[in-house]
Amino acid sequence: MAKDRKIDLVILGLLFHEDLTGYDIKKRIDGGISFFWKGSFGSIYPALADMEKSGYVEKRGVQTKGRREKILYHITDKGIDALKEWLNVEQAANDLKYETMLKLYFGGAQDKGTALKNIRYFEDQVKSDLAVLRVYQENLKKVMDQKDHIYYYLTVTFGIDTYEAYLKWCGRAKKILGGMEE
Amino acid sequence: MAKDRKIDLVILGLLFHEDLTGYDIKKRIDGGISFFWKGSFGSIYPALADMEKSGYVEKRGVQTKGRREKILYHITDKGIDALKEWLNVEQAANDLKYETMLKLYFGGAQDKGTALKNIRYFEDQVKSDLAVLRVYQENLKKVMDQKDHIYYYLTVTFGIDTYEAYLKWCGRAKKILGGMEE
DNA sequence: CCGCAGATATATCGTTTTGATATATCTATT
DNA sequence: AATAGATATATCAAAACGATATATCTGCGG
Repeated sequence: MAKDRKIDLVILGLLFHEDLTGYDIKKRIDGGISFFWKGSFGSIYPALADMEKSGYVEKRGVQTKGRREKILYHITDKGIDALKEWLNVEQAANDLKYETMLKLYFGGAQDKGTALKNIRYFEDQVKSDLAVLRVYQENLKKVMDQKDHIYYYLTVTFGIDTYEAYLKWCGRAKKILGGMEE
Repeated sequence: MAKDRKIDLVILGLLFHEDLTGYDIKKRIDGGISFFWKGSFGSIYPALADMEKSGYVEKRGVQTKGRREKILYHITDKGIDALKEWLNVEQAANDLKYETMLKLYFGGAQDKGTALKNIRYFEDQVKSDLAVLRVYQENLKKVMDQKDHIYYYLTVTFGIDTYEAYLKWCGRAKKILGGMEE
């Protein structure tokens, strides 16, 4: 792989299953993988253009039924090799940025109520995200026997497990802060 | 706050407790808050220069004992206001990027062994990070009565809780993948 | 006491990513 | 027929990363 862009691997991974437009790719990223990865048009389109030039993907059926242009991308053998190479490298950067924790850490600069408010906001966020994941999980149980779905199932389970741990922590944090004299 | 830079708030939050050099700030970020926030020199130094110009921080005691320059930064009232304003806003972006989950999600492109290898690598990472956090927690228990430490304690607890959830998931994921026919 | 490795300290640069915006077409609804 | 919302591509300024350059200070072994 020439460049050191993570978005390239995300795109290749998605294209491995099916041909997609840039817009489709964005939808996939905002869908079932959004709780562990993000990506914007500003990185997707340039990456597609670059990878097309260097032969990792190719344009397929620039469909112009009617008038509107729509560019479907297809992964090449070179692209598949790059994807597999990345999967084989025993290394992974897991970058977490919890603004909630940052605010809590600096909590001493404000009153206890502010800290509690931020924890409650976090709790609400987590609860709604968790509800979405549980729906994914229910839908998956019906097709669990299909070979490829096991990997999707594992990531969804990961999300649910961590979100449940967050909620438990929220409960305890509220108790500790609540039972603390100002 | 003029610009929309998160690093500004991190710096202000750290400077609220004590005057620091850019290098000190980097050390603090790499220390007890590294598991929920990151920051590089490439963002710290430009942010300090900007914030000094706009009056959020000021240079203190450009110590030149001997010869070597060392710039200590001090938070101003304007800086404290900006920090408190941020803490009061009921909003927080928690951005998670787990390359491990990404690889697992695309696992269908490779064999089961590769997926297992990546889970084991993740497990090792988590175990060593968890050990560090437990040491932090032990040290904190001794000073838990001190008012400001409660916030630090809560963030450390959050890290431990989530890492423990990760480990439980790793165990189950290995079982599920292990008991799966290729 | 000299050498030298490693920590301290500031700073910059190219690359990647974000988040917002612009533009235009297609589709379903009222 | 109007129009709101989804589809689709693309670009740009701003933010952050990660690597590198430079230089000094400190402690340790030979």
